[in-house]
Amino acid sequence: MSVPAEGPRWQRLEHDERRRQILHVARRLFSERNYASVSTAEIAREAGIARGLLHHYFGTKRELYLEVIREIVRVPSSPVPRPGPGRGLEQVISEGADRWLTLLERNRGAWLAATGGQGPGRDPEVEAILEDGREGAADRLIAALPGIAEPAPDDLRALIRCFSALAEAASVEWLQRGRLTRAQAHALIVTGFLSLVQDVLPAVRRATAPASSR
Amino acid sequence: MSVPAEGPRWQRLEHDERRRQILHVARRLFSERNYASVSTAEIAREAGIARGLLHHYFGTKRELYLEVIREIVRVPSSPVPRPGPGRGLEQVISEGADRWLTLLERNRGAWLAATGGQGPGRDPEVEAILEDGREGAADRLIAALPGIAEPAPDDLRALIRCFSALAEAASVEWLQRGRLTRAQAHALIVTGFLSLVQDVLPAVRRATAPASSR
DNA sequence: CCCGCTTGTTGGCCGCGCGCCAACTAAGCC
DNA sequence: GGCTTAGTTGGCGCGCGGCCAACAAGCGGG
Repeated sequence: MSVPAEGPRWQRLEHDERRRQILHVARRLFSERNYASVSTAEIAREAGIARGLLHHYFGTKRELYLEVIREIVRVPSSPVPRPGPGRGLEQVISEGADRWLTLLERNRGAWLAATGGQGPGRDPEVEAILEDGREGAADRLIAALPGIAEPAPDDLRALIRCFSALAEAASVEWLQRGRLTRAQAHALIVTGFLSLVQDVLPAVRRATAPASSR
Repeated sequence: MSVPAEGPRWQRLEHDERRRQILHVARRLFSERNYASVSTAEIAREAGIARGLLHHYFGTKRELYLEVIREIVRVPSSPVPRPGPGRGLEQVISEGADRWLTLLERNRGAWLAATGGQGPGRDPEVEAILEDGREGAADRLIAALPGIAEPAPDDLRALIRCFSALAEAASVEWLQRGRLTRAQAHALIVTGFLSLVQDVLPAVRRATAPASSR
């Protein structure tokens, strides 16, 4: 009836290219809506492919989601500047906090989505991916600390992890709730870090051996 | 064949009683596993009722879940002891931290699930419920602070919120990762709070008016 | 004491979304 | 140009949640 319109009905892409395309669409959808309300059918439709192809590439909707999370987490990978032996610790942390806040300002949507635990949540795998990212950040922070033993003892790692939580909370207060200005969030992060390392860490170590002294 | 076993095939309960029973079972299941992997059929089976009854009482699986979250959040409503004008601030906070940690120890599963954002995630409603709980905790903490203006300025609320994040992170390090002992977590929370109020808060306020002084 | 009413409760129907697989075909190669 | 490879399609099956009409347990009036 109409023009025959010869030519292939669909295009055949390179494996990696198709994979990246699907991942791109999925990332966009998962960023604007939560896991449950995004269907594989919708992802396929938006990507212009059949639903079964998702399974071929990622096996499971869940697997696809994990891949998206990994991609998002991979982004903020340089919040801490060079160790800087010459500059003071405060200076280093201050610059690191600046970079961190700027990074968040740029990736606002993606970051809020990722840290908000948008997925099935409390899922060991999702948690592991996010934790990997945070542990990496902690490693980079610890590397900036002068005079710290290499193996990085558990209590220090835990403390840094608590600091990360503090910094994230301060960022949320700034970006989302608006109860802090950027300058205030910056001050909170910097002085918070210094207080944690100088005052809190010794107290934690004092609590290690002795039972509750009360 | 067997004894006729006369009598009703099922028991008819008071509205509130049945509701509490279902809620109890749901809370247990949602605490041990995440939202998606708990089916309404399983909840009904464990509660010894028909699946349709869930809908009668809660309308939706999601609604039931929200109710569970509300219940869980409502529990930790007295982590902070009396303001205690006689006792020192440190003493008050120390006792509060103790109660908090004991509470978590008991409700371990449920708390980890709730704070982990186990549900559909980044859901405005779930987030709102959890935030209400945290804001309430912040209010109670602020009430324990001596010499604080009543309206509780934004920067203080934000700081307390950051402290909550710190305390939660320390709790996770203790309960889940095992990188802190209970005594260490306790010390971290107490000295962390004191440092935040005494050192960090002034710094944040200093950052309010002037531009970045660096 | 029995009947009828209220309402807590049941069981099943329906649609949707995901996992999976066999057939199809676009693109490369001899 | 036919053969081979593997990217792609379309549909089947199942499980799960939303929903509803019928059923019955317990209570109160006659």
